[in-house]
This record gives sequence, C-alpha cells and structure tokens, in this order.
Amino acid sequence: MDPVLARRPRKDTAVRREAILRAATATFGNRGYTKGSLVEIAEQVGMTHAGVLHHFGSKDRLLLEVLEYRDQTDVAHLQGKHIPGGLDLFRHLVTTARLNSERPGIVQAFAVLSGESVTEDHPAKDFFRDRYAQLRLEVGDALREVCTPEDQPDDASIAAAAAGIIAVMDGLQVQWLLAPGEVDLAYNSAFAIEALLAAAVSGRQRTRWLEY
Amino acid sequence: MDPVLARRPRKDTAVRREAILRAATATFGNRGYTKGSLVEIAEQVGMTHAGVLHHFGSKDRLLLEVLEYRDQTDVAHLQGKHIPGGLDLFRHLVTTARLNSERPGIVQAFAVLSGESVTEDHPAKDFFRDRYAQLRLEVGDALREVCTPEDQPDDASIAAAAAGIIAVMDGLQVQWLLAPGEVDLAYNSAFAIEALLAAAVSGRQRTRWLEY
DNA sequence: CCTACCTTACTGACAGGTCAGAAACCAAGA
DNA sequence: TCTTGGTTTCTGACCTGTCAGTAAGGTAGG
Repeated sequence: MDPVLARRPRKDTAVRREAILRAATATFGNRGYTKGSLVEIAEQVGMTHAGVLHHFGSKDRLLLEVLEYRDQTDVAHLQGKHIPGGLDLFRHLVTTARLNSERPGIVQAFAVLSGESVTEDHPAKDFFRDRYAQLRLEVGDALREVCTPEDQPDDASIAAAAAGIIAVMDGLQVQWLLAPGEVDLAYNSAFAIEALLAAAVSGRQRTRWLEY
Repeated sequence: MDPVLARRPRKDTAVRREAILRAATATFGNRGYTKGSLVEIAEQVGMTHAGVLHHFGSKDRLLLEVLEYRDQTDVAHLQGKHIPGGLDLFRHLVTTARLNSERPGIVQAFAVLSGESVTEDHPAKDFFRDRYAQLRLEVGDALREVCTPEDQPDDASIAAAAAGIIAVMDGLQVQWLLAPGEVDLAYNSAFAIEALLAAAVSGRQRTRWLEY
C-alpha cells in the first residue's frame, strides 16, 4: 500500500476545515475558549461536534489551529507576506488598527483569548508568550532602525517603547469592544504609537514629567 | 417581629465573607471566571460550595462582589481615599504599577476578567465598561489640568491620550504575566505614561512621524 | 476496496443551584 | 441564670444540564 496515496484528504476537505476554523474563531470570540462549545462550532458548519473532532482531534488542537490560521491570513494581505521594518512597520501597525476596527469578530477573539491565556494550563499560553516575545523584538528592531546610528536609545527605552506599543494596541481593543461608540480604535492607536515612537526616538533630550 | 432585629449577621460573618472574596479572587485569577469553580473557592476556606452560595446567592453575584472588593481595597491605601488630580494622578498610576508588580495574583484576576468581560452576556461586562469610562474621564481631566489654560489640547488628543494610558497599563500587565522575566511592568508603564502625557501636552507643536 | 468523512449513541466528569435539616448562635423573657 | 424560640450558617444529598471525548457503524469518494 502506498503510504502517500493512503490517508490523503478529499478535494474539498480543506474548504470544510477552513469553515470550521472561521466558525471556531467566531465562537471563541463570542464566548471565550472555555465556554465556547464544540457543539456550537459544529452547528455553524452543519455538523455534529464529533465531526469537528474528527478533523482536529481535540478542542485544544482546534484552538491552536485557529490562532495559526488568524496569523496566517493576517500576513497574507501584505505584499511579500513579510512584516516590514523601520518606519513602515509602524505604518503597518496603524493600518492594522484601522483594518481591525472593521472586523470586531477577530479582534474580540484575540482579546478574549489573550486574556484567557494567562490562566493555569491554558493551551494558548505558549502561543501568546512566543507571539509577544517575537513582536517585541520586531518592534524594537524597527525602533532602532528609525533612529540615527550615532544616537541610538538605550536598551531599556527600546524595550519599554516596544512593549508599550504592543500593549496599547491590545488594551485599546478591549476598551473599544466594550464601548465601540466611545473609543476610536484607529485614531487612538495611531496617537499612542506615535507618542511612544517619539519618546523612544527623542531619547535623552526629552522633557521629563515623572520620576521613575 | 422587628425586621431590623431579624436577618442580622453573626459577629464574624464579615471576616468569613472576606476570606471567600480573597479565595474567589485567587481562583478567578488562576482559572478565569468560567472555569473557576465554586467548589475550588469553597475548599480554600474550608467549606462546601453550597456554603459559598449561602453567602453570595450565585456565582455571578460573587464575581461582582469580588470586583467591588478589589476596587474598594485599592483606594483604601490612598490618603483621603480619593483619587488625585493633575500630575499627582499620573504619579499615582506609576506607583500603582510598581505596587502591582508585587502582587501578581490581583493583577492576573483583573487581566483575565477584563478580557473575559467582552464575551456575550458576561456578568462583569457592565462593571468594566463603566470602570473604563470613568477612568478615561478622570485621566482626561488630569491631562487638561496639567496643561496651561491658554494652550489646551483638542478633545481628540485628550481622549486618545487618556484611553491610551489606561490601555497601555492593561496591555503591559498581560505581557508581564506571560513573561515576568522579560517585561519590567513598573518601568515600562512609567515610560509609556510619560510618553503619552508628553504627546498630549506638547500638542500641536510636536513632530509628526505618521499620517493618520 | 480502502479510507476519509461523518453520524448516532454513549460515557464519565463536572458544573451551578436547590432543598431539608443539623447545629451553633444570640437576644429576649421568665 | 436558665430557657426558649427564631435565625444564621453550613452540610450532604440530589437535580438538571453541559461538556469533551470515544466507539462503532455507515456512506460515498477516489
């Protein structure tokens, strides 16, 4: 028996699995991972929950595939499928914020799941830890790229600004999801990113307001 | 029968209820509200889960009392039990961030619960919506107070800076909980607060890096 | 003909909530 | 002081519902 010919999926299986991933994104966003049930996900694609388990094995694995699928489709719309560097990265972040304000479903899923991920033994804990670590590195590199080589900020400022930029985007999403009419996600994100960018770049000559 | 004399609690009931609230804070922080069970909370105070329900009526009501209890004890350590205004408010925020880095339990509870609160029909949704709305107002007022009366920033900048300051503190907490060794909660919070403060105050004469 | 796909049927675990009653408590009356 | 009666506190048993996961079987595609 040919092991390559064996266990090959049927032709529209990929489509079916994508439908499940989208349904799971919606359900995990609306209800959270713990409360979101496989039955609810399965119903959206006209299946029983056992059918979903056939495709993904377990609820944990489904969650991880949902997160990877989101990351993958997020980069897909970028030209070159590659996150830019330097100032372009910050322009990309602002564009992403604007784009996000048109798709509350995905934003909600990520906001809910990243919050849940800090609980004990959460299946997405490693995913978010690694994701944040990588994002901090990329944003930090972009910050250094923006500065002139002879006037580089110290490492602490770079690290603080990078973590802050990522943090403010996440935090604004939660406030926006709770009160969409009161919080302008795109504008506020842009404002905060620029503020942190300026603080890191202007470096030592900026005026100090607080002692810390 | 005198309705005042009737239904009076016993003398150490308040102590018992506080113990339950602390246990619930720990459990909701570690497991989340949905996954955290009344049985686990009850065990920490040497009770059955029916005993907990006797005191708080339902799991939802317990959660709300936990949140109020946290807010209450948070203001208690302030002199005058009153959140300051002007520059003192931002100093208070930095102090709170430093304090928070010594009590991961409470930070975790708030991070997890605020994330969960954006899900459908979550019992803490109103709490967090109202809390953020009030915080934005207070921070916004403090920002205006810091500026000179003749050079007030526009409303959009005030709103963006206020929401951003709150957002960055929340977002940093999540990153810190996931990787305490890699993220300096206190320093990064102070850096971001100062950056946003500077951006709002310096107003129109600041250099622009991004178009938005 | 083999196997991917999916259903039906089922299990065991665990959840929050209800209820009757035991026990400790506490104020008021004798 | 002793008793009495109502009340708070809390348990143990139980109910109903939900959940992820498993097993077995059928069907149809390749």
